[in-house]
Amino acid sequence: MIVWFREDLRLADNPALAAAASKGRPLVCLYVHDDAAATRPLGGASRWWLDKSLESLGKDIERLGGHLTLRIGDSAACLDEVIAETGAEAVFWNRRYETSERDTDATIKAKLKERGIKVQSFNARLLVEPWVLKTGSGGFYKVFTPYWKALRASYEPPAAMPAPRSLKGPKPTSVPQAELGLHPREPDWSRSFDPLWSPGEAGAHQRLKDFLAGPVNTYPDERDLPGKEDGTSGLSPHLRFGEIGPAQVWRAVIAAMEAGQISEGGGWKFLSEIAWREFSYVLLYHYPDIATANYNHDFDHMPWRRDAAALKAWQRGLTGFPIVDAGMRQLWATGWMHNRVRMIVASFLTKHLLLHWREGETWFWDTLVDADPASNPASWQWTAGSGADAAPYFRVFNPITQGQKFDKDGSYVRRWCPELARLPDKLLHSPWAADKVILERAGIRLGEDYPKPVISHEEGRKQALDAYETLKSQRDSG
DNA sequence: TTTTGAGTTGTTCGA
DNA sequence: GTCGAACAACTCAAA
Repeated sequence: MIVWFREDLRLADNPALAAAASKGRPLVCLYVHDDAAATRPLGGASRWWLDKSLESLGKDIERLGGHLTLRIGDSAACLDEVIAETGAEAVFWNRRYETSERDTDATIKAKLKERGIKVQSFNARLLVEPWVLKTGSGGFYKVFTPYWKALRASYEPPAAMPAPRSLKGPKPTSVPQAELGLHPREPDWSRSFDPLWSPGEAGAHQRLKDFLAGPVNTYPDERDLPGKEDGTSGLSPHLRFGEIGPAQVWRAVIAAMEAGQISEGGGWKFLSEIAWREFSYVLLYHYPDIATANYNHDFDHMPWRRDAAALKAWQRGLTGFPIVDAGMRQLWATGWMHNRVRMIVASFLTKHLLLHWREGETWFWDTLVDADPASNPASWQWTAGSGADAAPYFRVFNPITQGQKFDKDGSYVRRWCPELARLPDKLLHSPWAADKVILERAGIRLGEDYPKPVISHEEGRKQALDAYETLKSQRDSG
């Protein structure tokens, strides 16, 4: 029988794999690289991660006597070939939730069943699948807090499923992994990623373990400090590729709380963030266009600007606002950005620069190792104000005070914008406010070593509020 | 059916 | 420095 791996690159707590292994029949572990059928082909950083993750999964499978079979092309055709080659009589997989992927899977399931091939699908990706929790009136939740309450009150994780003891099976023809073309070439920008991440199941569990060994206790406060290493779990890319499942995280956190090893406040706060990921999947499932269309259609009238130069300055971390630039440079160099800073840079793009949230979403999709089909668009829309349960329009982050509040000692900005390192703390987040003598002493020629602000905060804020004002009058007039 | 309270992460202004 | 109010109006969810 065939286990078709997709976004569930793990051996433990993998329901499809566990079900297949329980039959005691020879197993084929298959991964199909099918870019053409994807709702969105993976971005560059995600492809790098996937490459490493597949490598890790392949080794893990080999350790249990099996092989990871790789194929490229149409999923249905690849499955057919592997079925023909091995005589497999059943296919198991874990469910996906994006439109195209759902269609692909439904079609394949129907066709295989017609031919007498057994197909079974499972939930490996979510605590609760998007169609399960409903409001009193039968709809899906559109506000996080009641959703979280309902989830917390009803969720019981299923029993843990250990990895199979053996994965022996036939070895169908497989393409070399390099042919998937996932690793960046010429230039290989990923070298700076290597020391930072450990893609794969073992790396995922190590992250969780390290996080629960201490940082989780201060998570409610320190998760907001981007300069703090280990203030957050760093699990997002591991969850993205299913190297660890949210049910495993849930069990581990609850167990640690019950054993008194971690604080209740930290544990529940962390689980509520896991629930945000779930909530995003609810939105994606019930609103499949979430990555391209405004969830709140009032925003269809938003007077977004087009400004290639401003977009580029934002992407490269050259806006002249240190906290914004530090975030964008961290993203470029590491494939990840701290959550607090994601909000700041997203607010800056959509409000100060008045550029469409899709521009930012697309950039994140390409550059984040954790770019998630649900969380990424849902969060961008949340920040822009067009999303479900979104921030109110007048909430325009002030990049200066945000910097002063959350990067008080300047460690984050100094790390990613070293040209500003010698500025005193007080002026680090607003270098344009420094006088000539201070700039000179810090070795900065504004406009040369570090850019002047692309727009002043006051002007940007006013521009955003005015734009929202036109939105409101549009709505009122029909 | 109607009503009521509430809604992740903020900023600014004036006392 | 600190504090509370205003910043809109609407939709959601549950009573």
